[in-house]
Amino acid sequence: MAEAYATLSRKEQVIRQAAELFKEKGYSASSMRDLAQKLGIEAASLYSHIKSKEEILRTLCFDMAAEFRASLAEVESQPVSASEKLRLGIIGHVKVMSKDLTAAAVFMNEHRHLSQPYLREFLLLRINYINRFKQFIEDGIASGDFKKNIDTKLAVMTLFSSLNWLPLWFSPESTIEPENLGTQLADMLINGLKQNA
Amino acid sequence: MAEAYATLSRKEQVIRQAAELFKEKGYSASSMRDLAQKLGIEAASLYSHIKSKEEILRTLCFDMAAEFRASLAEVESQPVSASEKLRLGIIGHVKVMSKDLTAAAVFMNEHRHLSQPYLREFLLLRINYINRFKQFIEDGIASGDFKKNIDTKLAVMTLFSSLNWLPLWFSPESTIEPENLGTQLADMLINGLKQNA
DNA sequence: TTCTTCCACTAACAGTTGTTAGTTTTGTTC
DNA sequence: GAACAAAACTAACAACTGTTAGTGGAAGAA
Repeated sequence: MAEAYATLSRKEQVIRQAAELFKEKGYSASSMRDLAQKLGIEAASLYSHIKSKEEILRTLCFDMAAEFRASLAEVESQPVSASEKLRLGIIGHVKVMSKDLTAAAVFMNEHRHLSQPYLREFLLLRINYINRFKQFIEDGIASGDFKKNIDTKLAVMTLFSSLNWLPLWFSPESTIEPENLGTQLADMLINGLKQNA
Repeated sequence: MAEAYATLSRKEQVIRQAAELFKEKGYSASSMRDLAQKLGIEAASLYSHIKSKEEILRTLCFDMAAEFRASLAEVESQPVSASEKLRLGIIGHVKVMSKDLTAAAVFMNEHRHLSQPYLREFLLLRINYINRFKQFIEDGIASGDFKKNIDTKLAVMTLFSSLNWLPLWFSPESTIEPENLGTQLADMLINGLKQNA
């Protein structure tokens, strides 16, 4: 099973296997001995590659965060309407998650086990990211693209709830491509299920 | 702090405090000594009231599940259109969660720590619940209420993602009432954000 | 008073946790 | 073959885990 990661450095292999373990059992319920077993080594041997269990979690969480930020920055730089930016932002978010669904699942579900000050830093990054999506929605309301009476906080939290659960149920064997998936998701959230009269 | 629950039996107090702890730190990261401390007693004393740590989780998860099922059954019995059933189902789901946001958070986030055969039973209940919502969407498409080209699996998972994250960010101090919240959420998912031309 | 129910206590268990120190094996490069 | 770095090993640590056994006190009913 480790052969699939043969080209990765040993440290990267450790982190990848840890991501799978954390996703499956949760960070706290995953022991270093579990992780070692997945790699076919002793628990103590892990410390030749990583400093601590939490360092793995930090790497996973902050690497994902950086990818999300880069994706959003690119969208913001484009000369399109707010509603189109929202659409592109959603597609970008889905694309980033699709590149590593396992890490994405850990990112969203296990970040709370970070200790301070990393947890605080992580949450600040996240609130910033969310607020920039919220801005798209507010701009879209101001321009008349979106309905006037929308509760923007509710809207943006609903949006992220949908996006963030995706890694938990979406299987990579699915035939649907990330781009297509993102497009459908964006359409659903922006246009709704209802047939336009 | 335990005074707020003064009218509850001691066992109910234990379960309530456990729910808060599990929500905050997660099931695995919560120790029985943590829980005992919240109640001002020793860890061993907890076992006068409960059989095991997992029994608490089971109680929380299956009690919530029963409430969700009851809510859905009522909706299904009503003589209304599929799209209206979907709307009422969403509102009902939000109402049930709002009655106990803490238990709802544990229900959605920590159920995976149930051991067999309880986990299997829980997942069966959940898939059944989800499929009944999926049926609303399929019926809505068949009747022409909803768009023809909807991916129903994607739609229903998006729906539940939105609903299930609610307990994590929605604060009970909010002025918005459950009924209103449910209505807004249903409107957003069914009609979308976009202004109808 | 005595009996019973509830609820707490102390003491201890066997197993698991993340991590360390120091050592040895393995594979590559000179 | 010597030297070197990478990566594994054994042994052990202190702390923490859920849980059991047995005990005692307090409140209400008989």
